[in-house]
Amino acid sequence: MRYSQILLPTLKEIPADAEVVSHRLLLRAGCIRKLTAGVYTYLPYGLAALRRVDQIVREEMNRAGAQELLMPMVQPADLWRETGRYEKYGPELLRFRDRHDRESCLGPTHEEVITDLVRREVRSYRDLPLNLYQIQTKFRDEIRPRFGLMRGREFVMKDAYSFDADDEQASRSYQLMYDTYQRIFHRCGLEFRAVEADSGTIGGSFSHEFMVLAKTGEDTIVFCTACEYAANVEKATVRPPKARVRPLEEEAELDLEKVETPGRRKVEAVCEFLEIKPRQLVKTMVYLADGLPVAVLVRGDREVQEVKLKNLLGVVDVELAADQQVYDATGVPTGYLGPVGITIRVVADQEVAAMRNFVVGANEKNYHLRNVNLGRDFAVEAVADLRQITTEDFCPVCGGALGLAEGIEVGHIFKLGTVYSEAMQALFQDSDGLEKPLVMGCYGIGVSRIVAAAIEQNHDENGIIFPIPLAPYQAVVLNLSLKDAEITGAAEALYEELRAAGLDILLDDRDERPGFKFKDADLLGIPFRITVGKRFLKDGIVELRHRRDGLTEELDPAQVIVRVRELVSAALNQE
RNA sequence: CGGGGCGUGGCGCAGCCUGGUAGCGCGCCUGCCUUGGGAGCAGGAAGUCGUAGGUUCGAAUCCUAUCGCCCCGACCA
Repeated sequence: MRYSQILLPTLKEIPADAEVVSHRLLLRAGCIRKLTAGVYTYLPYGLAALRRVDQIVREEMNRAGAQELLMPMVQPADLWRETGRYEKYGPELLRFRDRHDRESCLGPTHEEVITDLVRREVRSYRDLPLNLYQIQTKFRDEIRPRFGLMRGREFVMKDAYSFDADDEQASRSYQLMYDTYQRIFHRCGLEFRAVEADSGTIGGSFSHEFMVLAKTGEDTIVFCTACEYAANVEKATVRPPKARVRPLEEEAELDLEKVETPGRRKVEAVCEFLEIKPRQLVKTMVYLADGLPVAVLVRGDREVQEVKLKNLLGVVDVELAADQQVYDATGVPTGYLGPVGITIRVVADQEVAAMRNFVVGANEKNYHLRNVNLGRDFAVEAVADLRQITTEDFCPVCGGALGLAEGIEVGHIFKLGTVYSEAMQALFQDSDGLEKPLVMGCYGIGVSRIVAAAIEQNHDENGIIFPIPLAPYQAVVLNLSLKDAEITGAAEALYEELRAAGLDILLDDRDERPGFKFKDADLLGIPFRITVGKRFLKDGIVELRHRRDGLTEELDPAQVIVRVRELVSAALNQE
């Protein structure tokens, strides 16, 4: 393309509203413009990058035997009622009524639609396995959209759904997608990690997330330094403590004691006052689980992992109760809550069950209890792994040391089992003649988020550094003097010949000063820059500069064509 | 949802407190000049000051309502 003819509005100034680097650079490099909160227009250059990603995704999905289709964005509420998700999904699901007052919603995901399709069209095990996917715009009415393409309300997603005859076949489909995702993210030039994940509102039994490692990531992952184990912290299981097996004489249960702790509400203050460590205290957190209060007990220095709590309770939503809500539910001000004599449901982290003679709130203002013991002084409804893992914990698989990292979730795969097919009666006839529910899996990739994640991982102070497979143009040819016929002729010839060689090339034929063109070329992140200027007049030489490392080579035009082809194909073919 | 902030030519902002002429930088248009890291000079176009209502002789400015956008938080007792 000729720069003089395309809409590529680059910005010198840093947009005030953009917080993260990918958002700033996407705006500055003329890739996107905001229409309204969390909703963006992709300009030609940004769309070209997006197309690179979805082409890679498409090629790899097809290679894996998946078939592309396209489903509607507008979906009838009744379909969602069949799975109960019309009620369960929450405000992220944008609902509306059409002119006939029929309830509808904008698809945030497509399990219902695909299951409906397949239950109508697939009758026999002979049609299986089946994997269908689409690349389409999704809408999720996020609480707080932010960071440009990283968390938009409208975004482009690839979603795939597999249908199998039995669990074993479904596991193979899952593994095939796992491998395919590895290939996709690798081909996109991303540094990423597959981690075990919680299955969230999509439901199902087993799941992995693919995380691009970047400081701006909104997710935290934990990984083992010794083995291959890696998981989202929401999911990571904490090894149960062994403390309870210590001999009783060392840890004899002492007499319960009520102590005055005037004004000491925070763990730290109570510990300081009673001269104990946070690990000798149990804090009582009140959550509203689908609106109903539940007390959660964790050691004083631990944090409740809300996703684990949600899963234990089997509810859609948990949120920490506000002070007033706590008081309404228990009659006790926050800071003095405890499990002894409390009237609401109580669950405990497994670690609490291993503790002896700990401190809790007395359920009375300005008092705590000492030497409290689970079993003797109070009972709980359930003991489970409810706290967030820390780097003090050990790998649940091999016992090795753990590390934490931030990541951007770009892919998520789920083994769904038969939750949807049973709810929606998606059945097939197996070889034994019996009707059985289809065994499903679903697999998502945030296509637009990949563009943002790639920039988060590949940029410098001058702009984007696109990985070659994602670059809209592999090279830019700078004509530094439009007025000079010889330079212009050489630049034009290079442009034509590089295109003839099958490359996507941008020719900067704008009537601008050289500095301007250099700055834009850097900002746009085009991997290779070919400068035709004075050196060409003097020695017939052009400059080839590598965006990533600034390496420059001086070559004649014929050599440059060979060299760029070589560099590009090397980058695209390494797998 | 809670808290904070912001809406003024295309973009970034000043002006508002203390009502009276709407200003700056970038960009855009014309010309000259310049041409290897976002030049310079001269001239020019472009804003119902988010919207609605109110106060006033007079409102970007004061009051009320409303819409939109951004940021932070969402409580570890």
